[in-house]
Amino acid sequence: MATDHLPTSGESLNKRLAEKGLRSTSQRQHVFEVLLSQRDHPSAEEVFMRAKQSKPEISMATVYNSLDALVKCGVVRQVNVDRGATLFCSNMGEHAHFSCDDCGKVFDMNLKGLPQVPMLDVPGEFEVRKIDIALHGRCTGKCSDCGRKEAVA
Amino acid sequence: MATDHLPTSGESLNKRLAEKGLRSTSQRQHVFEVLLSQRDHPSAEEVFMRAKQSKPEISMATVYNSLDALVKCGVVRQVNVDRGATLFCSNMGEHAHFSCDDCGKVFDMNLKGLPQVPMLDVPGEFEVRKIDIALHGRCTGKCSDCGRKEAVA
DNA sequence: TTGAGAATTAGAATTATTCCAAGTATTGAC
DNA sequence: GTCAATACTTGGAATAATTCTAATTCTCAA
Repeated sequence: MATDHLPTSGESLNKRLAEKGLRSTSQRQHVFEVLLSQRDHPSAEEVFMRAKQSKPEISMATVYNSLDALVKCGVVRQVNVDRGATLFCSNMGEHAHFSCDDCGKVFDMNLKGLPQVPMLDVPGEFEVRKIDIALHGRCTGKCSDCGRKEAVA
Repeated sequence: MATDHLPTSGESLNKRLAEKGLRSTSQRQHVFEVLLSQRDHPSAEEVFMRAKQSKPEISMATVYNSLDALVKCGVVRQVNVDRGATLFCSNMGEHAHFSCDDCGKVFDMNLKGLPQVPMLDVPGEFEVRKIDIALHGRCTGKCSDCGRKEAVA
């Protein structure tokens, strides 16, 4: 009751993959579904664990491969906020990412206006394809873990 | 003839460190000088190699520790653009980073207006401290390596 | 000058990601 | 539908990136 109205799922994924010369496989579909079914910001490792629940044979290498394919065909975003593992995000709407310095969680932030190139002073030789905006700070209150980065009792 | 007019070097570094309760050590100073003397975007590994040239005893762990200290006291920025190693940047002026999908190089891009929070739709609970803007695309022409990511002939 | 504790060191340990070779599945052509 | 070409998957090894550890050294405030 949540994912079927999304712009990209099921067979539209296949079309997207095909457009980039990538093949449609059950693994890629599954990884995509895993991402759509829980719209947070999992690492490859986390995606692997979730994917294995209903598809135990899947391998880590395939998860990486699938994530790469999904990013390449534009249905998933790759998120690099910190030194740790790269995260993945299935929200393809225009938004920025907020990373909490205390608890490490990542939240989506809406953008009022499109953060387009005009604001930027980009020389002609540079062809901009994507813009990533990452905010850092604290999510006081919002996040129940806040105020304790390593409060592992 | 290049670094001595910078806002942050020599003893002002010590002040910055002290403000954050961090100690001033020859290693931290040295790592900072290494970053100022070549204003590109080296990884920790690269900083380590450069630092060793004039301070062969320095260890990798110390380079990481020093980079962390410099970032913490606000004289160096940490740059996360891709899956690879974190990069470091000693340009503390307002700017965005452009990462070339082809050659992997990172360039500083000026910002016309300050890209401040107003543009963003940030709920009150979130306290924004830093904004990182990363551009992805191609630096056709500008970069001599462009068009060949792995042309290690 | 001295003591408390922060920082450094080398190297081990972890974590994150990529590579590899062999088997399997997808796709377009017939 | 069958087949060949080749992209994809797999498990595990290999590599890269970062953190941890224990012993020693250094910094700084009293």
